[in-house]
Amino acid sequence: MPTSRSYGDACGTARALDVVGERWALLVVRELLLGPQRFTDLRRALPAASSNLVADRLRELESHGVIRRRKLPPPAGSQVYELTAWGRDLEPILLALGDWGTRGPLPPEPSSLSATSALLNLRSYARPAPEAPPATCQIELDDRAWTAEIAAGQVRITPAGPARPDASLRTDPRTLLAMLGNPGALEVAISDGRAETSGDPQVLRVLLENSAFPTG
Amino acid sequence: MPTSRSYGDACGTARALDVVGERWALLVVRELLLGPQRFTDLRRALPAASSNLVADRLRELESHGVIRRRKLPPPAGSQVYELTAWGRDLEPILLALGDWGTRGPLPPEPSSLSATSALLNLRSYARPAPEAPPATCQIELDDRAWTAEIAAGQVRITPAGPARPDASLRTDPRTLLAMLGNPGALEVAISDGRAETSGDPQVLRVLLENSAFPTG
DNA sequence: CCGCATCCGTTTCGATACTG
DNA sequence: CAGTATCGAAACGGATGCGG
Repeated sequence: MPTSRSYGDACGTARALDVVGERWALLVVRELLLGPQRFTDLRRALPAASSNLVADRLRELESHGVIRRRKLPPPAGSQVYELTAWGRDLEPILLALGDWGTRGPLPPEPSSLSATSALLNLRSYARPAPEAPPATCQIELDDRAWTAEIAAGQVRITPAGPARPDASLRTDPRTLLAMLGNPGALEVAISDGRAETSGDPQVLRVLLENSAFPTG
Repeated sequence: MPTSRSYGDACGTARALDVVGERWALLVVRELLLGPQRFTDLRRALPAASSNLVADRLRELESHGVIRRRKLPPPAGSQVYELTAWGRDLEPILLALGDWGTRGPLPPEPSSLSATSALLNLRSYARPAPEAPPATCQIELDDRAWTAEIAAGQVRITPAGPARPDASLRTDPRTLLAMLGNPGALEVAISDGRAETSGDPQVLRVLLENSAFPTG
């Protein structure tokens, strides 16, 4: 049964927290920032959240107008969840909250790293040379594939792999994050077996070098 | 006993939510945005939160480095809670979240409005004429007093009333909010008995007119 | 397999009462 | 004033079930 607990405060902050303040709600929104996702994708992205929790949060977020349930056109036929325009407005807030969290004096505990989180950081902090030619790269993390399009010094990330990428990279979220702003980490990861690549190596170099990722 | 539940995700957003994602945590932070507060002040500002909850959240926020407990110098002798530098970094995020919440399609339920919230909105959206002379105004809401300093088109708000304000306004949070960008609402509120003023009426007019508060 | 719903033990919340 | 103690209610988290 979905949560219906309110702070009873007309303040905008309290009303926002009535909508996205429940446990896991903002992480569900984060998972949808890169594009629509199916229920099972969300469960795999948030393995620590139980299935009923995810179902409850999706219902609440939908009823509050943050996300929307959509039926994919045949032959896919399956259902996906996607952000509404209002839900997408949370993106800068979530990114700011993420930056705030990484600046904190918390001990860097050993824990997992979500693929979406790594990709959001890649998109935020990658600084591909603006003069580099546009390119398309497939990134596989946690057995799921995304497309990174490099153009005009920007990176766009969308779900699902492209038909014919210029380059391809398979690794884990933490290793990907470690590569940001760390030229050479890619080669090390490949020789360690933590990463595999194919296609044009130069494309990956453009994507990963020159990042503005805050180190330490 | 304080909560010690983690999302187990190294993502910055998840780590931020480990710190300020518990129920009431962000509202406690919001109450401290305008300055240090005593335990009792926080309880009065958040009447729907039970005392043990407030105590738990303060302990957690302190142990995570968001707030700090400070002993006031004699003769006050009492204890106050204040934001650390890291905690103050949450201010733009909280303001953005508040804006997001007010933009939502939620029905405007009848509920209370926190004094801090009204004052944060006043500070954010007041557009006092830059050429107006600097002035100091006392604002009393919910039996507590704040100081609003008007200077150079900006408004600064601090706890506690000034010794000799140029003007004084006593009302309730919702009425104050309704006055923003609503010239004439002040007079109506006064004749309704929902507001009382003293001192230079022009100072209050400068403070409340020309606001950029989003209406509707 | 996907998309949940149900059951159940544990944790947290929220209200009231109480103490230094 | 500044919290702590207690307790019933609700939410969480994990396991399992079940129709499509």
